[in-house]
Amino acid sequence: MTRQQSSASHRSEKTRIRLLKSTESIFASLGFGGLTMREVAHRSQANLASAHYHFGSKEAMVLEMLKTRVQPINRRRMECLEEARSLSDGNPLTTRQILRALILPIGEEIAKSAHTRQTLAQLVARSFTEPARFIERMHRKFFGELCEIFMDELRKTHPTVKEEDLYWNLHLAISSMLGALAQHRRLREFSKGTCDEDDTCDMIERLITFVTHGFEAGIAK
Amino acid sequence: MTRQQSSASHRSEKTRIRLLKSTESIFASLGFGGLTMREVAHRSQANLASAHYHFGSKEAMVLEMLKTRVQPINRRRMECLEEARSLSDGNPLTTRQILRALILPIGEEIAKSAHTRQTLAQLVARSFTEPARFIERMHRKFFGELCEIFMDELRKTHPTVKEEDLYWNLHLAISSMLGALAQHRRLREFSKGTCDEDDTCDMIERLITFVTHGFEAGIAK
DNA sequence: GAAACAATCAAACAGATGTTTAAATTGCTT
DNA sequence: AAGCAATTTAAACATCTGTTTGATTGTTTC
Repeated sequence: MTRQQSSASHRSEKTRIRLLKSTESIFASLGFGGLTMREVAHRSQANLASAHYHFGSKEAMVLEMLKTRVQPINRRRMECLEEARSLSDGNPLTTRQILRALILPIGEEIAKSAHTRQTLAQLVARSFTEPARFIERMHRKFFGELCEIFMDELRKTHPTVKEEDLYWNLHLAISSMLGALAQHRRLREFSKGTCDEDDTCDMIERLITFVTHGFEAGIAK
Repeated sequence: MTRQQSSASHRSEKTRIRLLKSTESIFASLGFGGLTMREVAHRSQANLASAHYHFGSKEAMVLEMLKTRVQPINRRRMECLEEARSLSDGNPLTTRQILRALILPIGEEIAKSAHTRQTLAQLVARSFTEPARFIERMHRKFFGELCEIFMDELRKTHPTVKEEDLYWNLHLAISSMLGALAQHRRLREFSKGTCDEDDTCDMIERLITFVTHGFEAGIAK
């Protein structure tokens, strides 16, 4: 029933891509439960059944969308880590360098377009708080390995710090990042217009500073 | 149609309370969309229609549950701030004292019982990421004023720091707190059993240290 | 004890949702 | 131009959802 992925398609995949794009923005603002196939089809100017034709089910469609969004960011994270390593010829990285490699790629992606600026922060954050089990499974698969790589890097930088403290504070750093992304759009109202939430660069730098010092204070002593 | 709140009830409100308790745990784990009136009624050993009898609608029921959970915590936050003020006779509070007043009350509530330990962290976090508009409205009402009070306190402590920096970093501190609560249950698996997520006291102290140093680094220079 | 009120119950309703079906259409290849 | 697979379409299906209804039970009040 589902279109087989392997065969090269004979015509452009406009519909498929439009569907994924609608899925993205609706999921970002309404979550998995609030996303309906009919609304996705309507916004894509496609027929309801074609969504099932291309993806097989609602779950599979959302999963496909999340994968195509998440994987490039994780690849970029690894690249950033590599770059930092190559600049420090053999010496352990600084805490800031490591956490920067974790956070910066999301910022880059958000800054890319007006569309991502409005949706990506919410999308990432929502995917981490979504109750649906299948999304949790995806996270375990995509982030489990990545986290261990970052833990290893932190171990090298802080060889005398207890495992427990490293885990706790990396966990807090990641949680802070996700929390900041999730609450991002509230900043303007919260600050009564004082802060500009659309200055992605500023936000990322502030976030990196925040979690770096939080982390280092947590492992000190 | 809805039972009037004003009149003292003539019989025990066991059903009403059981309904709220079920609402709480289901909302915490499945969110507003995942919560169904039938499941609430079933877990409360009550009839489906009695949920509507007591609250009028699903929205009103969830709102009622959130209010009874959130308001005591916010009251306690104000108390903590008052306590700190009375201990510092007139001098400005430390950043740590202020942020502690913001975070500690949730920890106290979580530590109260096994039930709250399992649900409250998720409940609070979910209420902040829930797409439903009426919950957002509730937050604006309950937290708007509170945030301004904490901002005032921070202004007194850091009179030379720019408004923008204070707002940004209070925002990051609050977001970190919410993120940490939302991701709380993932810690054990994430740390491969190294960290004990049920030691609420430990978690709260680590969180306070983390956000305090993050905040102070963010406003420095 | 009877009237009045509060609370519970089974049953039904109306609407929305994911999914399936089977026919129609499109676009490419031969 | 014909054939063929890929795609799109309208319509229906089965299920689940919040909500309402009207009858019934339990409790209080006079």
